[in-house]
Amino acid sequence: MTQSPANIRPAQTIPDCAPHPDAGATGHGDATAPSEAAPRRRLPSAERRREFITKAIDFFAEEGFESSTRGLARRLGVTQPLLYRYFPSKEDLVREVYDAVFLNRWRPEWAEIIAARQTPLRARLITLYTAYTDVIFDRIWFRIYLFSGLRGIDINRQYMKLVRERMIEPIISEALANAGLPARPASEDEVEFVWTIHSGLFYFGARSLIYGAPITVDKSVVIADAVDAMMDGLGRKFRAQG
Amino acid sequence: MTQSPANIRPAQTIPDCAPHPDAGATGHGDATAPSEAAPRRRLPSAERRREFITKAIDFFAEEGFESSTRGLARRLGVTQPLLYRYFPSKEDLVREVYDAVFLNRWRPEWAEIIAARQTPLRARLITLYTAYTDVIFDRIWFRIYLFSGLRGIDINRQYMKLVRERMIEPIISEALANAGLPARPASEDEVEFVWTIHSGLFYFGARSLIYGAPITVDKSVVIADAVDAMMDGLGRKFRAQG
DNA sequence: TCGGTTAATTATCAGATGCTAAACAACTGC
DNA sequence: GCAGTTGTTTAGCATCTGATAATTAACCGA
Repeated sequence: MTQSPANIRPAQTIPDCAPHPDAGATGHGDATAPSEAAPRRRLPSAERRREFITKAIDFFAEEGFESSTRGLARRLGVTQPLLYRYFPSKEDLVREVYDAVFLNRWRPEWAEIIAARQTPLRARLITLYTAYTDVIFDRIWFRIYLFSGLRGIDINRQYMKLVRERMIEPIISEALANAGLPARPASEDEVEFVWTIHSGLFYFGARSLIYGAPITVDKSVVIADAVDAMMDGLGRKFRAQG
Repeated sequence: MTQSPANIRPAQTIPDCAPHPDAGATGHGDATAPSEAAPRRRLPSAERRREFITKAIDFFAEEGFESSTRGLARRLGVTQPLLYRYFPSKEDLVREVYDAVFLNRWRPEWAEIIAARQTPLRARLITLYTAYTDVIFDRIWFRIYLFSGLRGIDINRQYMKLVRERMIEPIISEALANAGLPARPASEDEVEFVWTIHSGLFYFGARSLIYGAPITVDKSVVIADAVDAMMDGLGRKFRAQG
């Protein structure tokens, strides 16, 4: 059913690969060759694999996940079929990129910062968001995050769940304790309010790193103002609810 | 220099187009034909053009700008070459999509809402953000915005400039007046603070429309809390600066 | 109703894309 | 130094892609 009306196939196609890259003057303009006269580098399998993932992160972050494996191979300085020795398909490579970016960057100590009650809450929140933004305010991170979100990848939802459970909700717990109120689960609108401020900071990074907005204000000032707004807002909501 | 090493070209390629679509049982599985047995519809040029742009917005919003013109044509129920009768290139079509989404959705009356001093500032801000989010909390809008941002299109910067000049800065002016302070240009960190809250609301929409977060809190509650935080935060900053 | 205008289709091109199979070559153990 | 292993390249297929030239057919006015 899905077959083409004609089974005739091209008698000859233009070669996909470059000749062996040790001729001085090539100038063939091929898209797959490891750039000009590169000697064949032979690496241990595990090491090569790691290198592929690391550089694939940068590549896909800049070019988007629709970009070609040939482009990636060129950037890696290897031929394109080599990628398929390490990853069964492009989609598998992409999945490994997601994992490397999201899961490996989460720092368990962020939870400890929030819970350290010997420090005043405001200082804790400032420390937390300073540490957090030190990690995620990174062009690569943002681009992978946004690309994967648009692709509808589930990893974004997983990541947001992580943020909610390990940051948003603990912050509300601490704010309750700070206000001398008994512990209880956060209400949905408290969660949304903290999300709003949190996202405001997120987007502060995106504005500068993705959209290239000319930002002159120091990150520390923006964080301090956001934390103040977060604490005041939660305090107001606690009072309103009684 | 960029030419391929071989000038040999395929003797025959598989046809790109479907046969005339009035045969009952086609089943050829072609990618370009206006779907099954569609009669040739002949529209006035201007009308067809408008239809193309409108549907291209939906298409690119879902599939991304890397998607094929053939896919778009299929969705439109026309053949792919017809697109090129209306737009010189895919990139030209894409540019028209940007304009339609961003420039045509801006409402001049938003500025009037902010400036209407007979109404209390808090109420004005709530009205403003209700009206604003009524327009931009739209899956298509968000996706086009994020896709174009990742593509590095200048239109995002233009849009952010619009937001800053017509929303952020006017809000600060009104907050100054509201606090009984003399008019003056907004400082950069006041601007960043209002941006933070504004972006928090933006991201509230994105979380639900792009990332499919299960949100139970009503938009009006989130807006009210954000506006309170914005006013309190600005008040605090005014006091701090003296 | 007939002929001109032009919207729309058909048939292609030339290059890019994901992926595979076979050949090659660098390293290892003997 | 030789053979086996395995990392890497060459060559290629089938399909998809943006874009063009030639052809067909729907509509309008005379």
